[in-house]
Amino acid sequence: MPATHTPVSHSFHVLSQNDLLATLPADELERLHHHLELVPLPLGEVIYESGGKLSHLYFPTTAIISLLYVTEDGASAEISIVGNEGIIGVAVFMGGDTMPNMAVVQSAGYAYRLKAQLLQQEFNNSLPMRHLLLRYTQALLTQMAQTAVCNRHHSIEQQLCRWLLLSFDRLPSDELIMTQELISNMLGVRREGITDAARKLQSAGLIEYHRGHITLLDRQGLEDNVCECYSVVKKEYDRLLPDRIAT
Amino acid sequence: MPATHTPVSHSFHVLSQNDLLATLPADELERLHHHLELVPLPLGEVIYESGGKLSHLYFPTTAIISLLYVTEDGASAEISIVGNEGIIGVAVFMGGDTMPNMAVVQSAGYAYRLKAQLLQQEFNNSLPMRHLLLRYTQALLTQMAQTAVCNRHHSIEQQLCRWLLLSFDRLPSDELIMTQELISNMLGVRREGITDAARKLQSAGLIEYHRGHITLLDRQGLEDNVCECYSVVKKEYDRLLPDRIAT
DNA sequence: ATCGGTCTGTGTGATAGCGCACAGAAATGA
DNA sequence: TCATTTCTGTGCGCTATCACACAGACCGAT
Repeated sequence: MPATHTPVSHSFHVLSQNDLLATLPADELERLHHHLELVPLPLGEVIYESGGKLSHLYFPTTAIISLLYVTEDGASAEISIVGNEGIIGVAVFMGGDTMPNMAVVQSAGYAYRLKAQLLQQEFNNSLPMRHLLLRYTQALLTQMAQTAVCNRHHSIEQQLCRWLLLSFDRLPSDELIMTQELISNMLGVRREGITDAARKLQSAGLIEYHRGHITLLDRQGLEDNVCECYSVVKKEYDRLLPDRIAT
Repeated sequence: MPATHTPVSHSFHVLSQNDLLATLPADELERLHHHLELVPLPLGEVIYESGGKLSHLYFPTTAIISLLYVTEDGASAEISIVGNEGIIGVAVFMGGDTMPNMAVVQSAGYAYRLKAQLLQQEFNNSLPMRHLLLRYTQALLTQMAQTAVCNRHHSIEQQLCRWLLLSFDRLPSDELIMTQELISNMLGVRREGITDAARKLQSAGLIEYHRGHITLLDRQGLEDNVCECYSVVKKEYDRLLPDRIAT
């Protein structure tokens, strides 16, 4: 696990590693960036619990976070994935403060964080900020909706493809540190189901995996195997959150 | 189908049949109510298509609307249910204008509608309105998330109980006009699956049905059979949207 | 009174995914 | 180096759900 707990310096340059921050107007970012704190997020860290209040919101840069719901009998299901395109903690500006799911770090990395109260002020006072966050929330809404559809109608193999593509889209590299056991928790299926599906994908030369390391070999191949859910979600993100304004 | 297409008079009294409208401060409602138009919504009417722009937003009073996603190969899945507790068309104030799902009338009735542009103005200018709509949207988010969980982990019978309870919560009466075929489309399962589950519920004395008419007999019984998803969603609505301020 | 359409019940396989059990291989740590 | 833990592969029976096919019951319209 590369994440250390030593403080890390940052600049406008690395701020732009999070798409939402990168899209903000310069004066807005100027106002915020002294309050932004770059923090390492180790694998498995819980950012918020079900029903737990958030002290900070997180803008991931290299980390990936999963929103998970855990049922009473211990089963789990991933509701959505959030990476450097988004933000963790929409409940703060939506006004509900908490949500009945939890946020867990799925892939270690970094995120900028901002005090909840501060972001709420910005949300109320700045129109560009509000528009940006609401459009992001709508994209999140679509991701959740499509997760429901996918859970209903598509095979484990298709869902695995979707999950891998969504994850690799949010990663700076082609390697993902993730055991089949963990993936099965995310998708809410058996570990053996993931083993089967992953083996097929490996035989087909689309990915390579080895004891918790998954390497992307053929993105197009995955896209050929995935269900429509992936592109529906991706198109919605692209439409609602067009490319960052400045580099 | 009782809905006619003749205009219907309305007053503050009936406005309060929609919880969101009822929760608005008096001066806000005063400003809006001349622009609100009561319209009948017949069963099966499509309020918006996937990707379609909305000219109006709808505040259901007695109607129930389903948000549905239809897959490329014609299968469908309900994303959420909206009745007199909510509004149709969140994409308008969230800023995305359209969504990749469709809204269909699941149970005939009435709704107030408001020009999209007008509501967008109110949303931008009125803090109470904004807070209210955003809190509602967060509740909707939870409903979608829980639909994903339920699709993953719970049996058809449990899901039918959830669906019936969510529907009856939004209906003024104990009777629902709905064939098993239609329910199966909503839940994204086979009609035979609904037949089996519904027969069990009828044998247990929880409901009574007959050629497209379903009567609620034992609400507590349904609640005893339903999965946790129902109460998770219900509690979230109650928490985020406390009882209307005035009657 | 009858006919045609709609709604529900039922049967018979097929299949995807589950639960469990265990084995071997690879990493880890003492 | 050896023991332990972690990760992946595999087999087997089980169940829920699916796909398809068809029958009977009910309803409304002519």
